[in-house]
Amino acid sequence: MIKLYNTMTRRKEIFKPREGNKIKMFVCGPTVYDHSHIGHARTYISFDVIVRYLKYSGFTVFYLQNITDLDDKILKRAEEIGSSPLELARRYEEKYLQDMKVLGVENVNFYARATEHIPEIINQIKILVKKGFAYETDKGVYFDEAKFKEFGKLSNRNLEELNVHRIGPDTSKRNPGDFALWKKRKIESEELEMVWDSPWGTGRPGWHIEDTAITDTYFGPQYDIHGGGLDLIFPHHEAEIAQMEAASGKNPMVKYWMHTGFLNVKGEKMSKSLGNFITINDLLQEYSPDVFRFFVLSTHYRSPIDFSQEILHQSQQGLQRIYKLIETINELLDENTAISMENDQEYIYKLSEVRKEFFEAMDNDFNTPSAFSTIFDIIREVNRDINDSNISKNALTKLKALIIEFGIVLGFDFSLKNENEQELQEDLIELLKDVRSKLREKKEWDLSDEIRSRLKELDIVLEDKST
RNA sequence: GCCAAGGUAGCUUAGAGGCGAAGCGGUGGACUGCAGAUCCAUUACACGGGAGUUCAAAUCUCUCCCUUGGCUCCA
Repeated sequence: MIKLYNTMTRRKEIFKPREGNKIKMFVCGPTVYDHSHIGHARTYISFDVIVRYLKYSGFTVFYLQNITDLDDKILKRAEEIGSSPLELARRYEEKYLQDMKVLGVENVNFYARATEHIPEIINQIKILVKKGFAYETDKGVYFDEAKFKEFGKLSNRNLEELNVHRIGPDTSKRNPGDFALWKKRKIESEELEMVWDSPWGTGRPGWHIEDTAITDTYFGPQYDIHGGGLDLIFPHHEAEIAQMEAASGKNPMVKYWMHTGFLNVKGEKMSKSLGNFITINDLLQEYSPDVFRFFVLSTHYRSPIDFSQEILHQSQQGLQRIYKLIETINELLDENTAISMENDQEYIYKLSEVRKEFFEAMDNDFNTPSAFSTIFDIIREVNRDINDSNISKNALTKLKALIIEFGIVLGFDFSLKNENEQELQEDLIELLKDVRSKLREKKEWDLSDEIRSRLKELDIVLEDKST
């Protein structure tokens, strides 16, 4: 039984899809005008694991994500660098998809581009106008917040509050907080790209409408999970609720709202002006994707997470512990080591307990830190028994399988398969190791140490066994 | 000002009324020709301050202090 925290009710709820075991899930995708940063990575890795676990738990998940490829930021950026907006958008979309692939985010079933859903967007706006929730001005078409009584229910705000702190409100709007559904083209300044014809003249959609048009297209007016970063709660998700529920007359649009916490850099929000903006590219120069994934999953998805070199290093060390154990097990299974079978039955039972704890942690709002905690608990125990030669090969095999299984759920490959391209390199290392062991037989320590230290310069670490 | 999320051992994080955690790091030891990994011990009678509820509070209530974020685009 999975419990998840619903931002709408501000509490954990028992998860039950609207229909059977089918889940319709939508997560807000990026605006493709620049490289994706590690904050994006945090969010999408979190949802990747959530989807992995939902699937693992027997649900069928359709995971939909939008790509915002029409937006003021894209136009601005395109102008700056003298590129076509659409080309720019496609370029960064491709980059985003590459980044996600490298990070092991691979569960999105469909990426829906905003520009490919213009008719659906126009149609939704038409409905809102017809039902009296939207009105046209000479600047565009706006959603009338005052008409939607429940506006603010997700972010826990009311209209008075929302209207207080807006400086210099646009007087052509009925309420200061009314947001654009359709922006009319400003004749002089704008390019001809990224404008479309509509009943309200040429122009382009507002920010919020693409998501509801897309979800309505593929899911209908009601679906199970909507996710995104914490910063999207207001105004973006609030606006989505207003649009969709007003248009369809059905409530609620979404059964469960899930939001990921921020990634900060040294306690501060990441921003270009502070100079602490780190792209996924930058990150991968120094750390492998799985170290970053481990770093992300070491904190609960809703908590803020602080990024620094030191913490990444800690993550690297922690993750190594898991890989080391698998490596040790592989060696033990390969060798003709005599290991005791005494507590075999006890182990089988123990492993089933570990599995249970792992799933309890994940069931509890996808508590990955707690899940890792159970993994480390068993690792410590097993290491002790390996040291004491008090474990059977059967138990080791089962343990290895279990950890690999956990890895699949969390998005790691703990199986350490030999890649073809690595084979030669590995053979060469074997050769050096052989030579070195002969030197060691002859107690040629200087030379054997030199081999070890020079391999270390190449990031290849040899660890001698005590025999 | 309003709304949110937080303050748990040196660092990073779980937990959410009673049996007190995990990782990283430090120190000492076992094992090693050395190093590393691993194990053991220790750092560690940890839960921001103060009141209250309770047989029992990191956990609930109140209050105060501090941090971060949102209220304009943002994952």
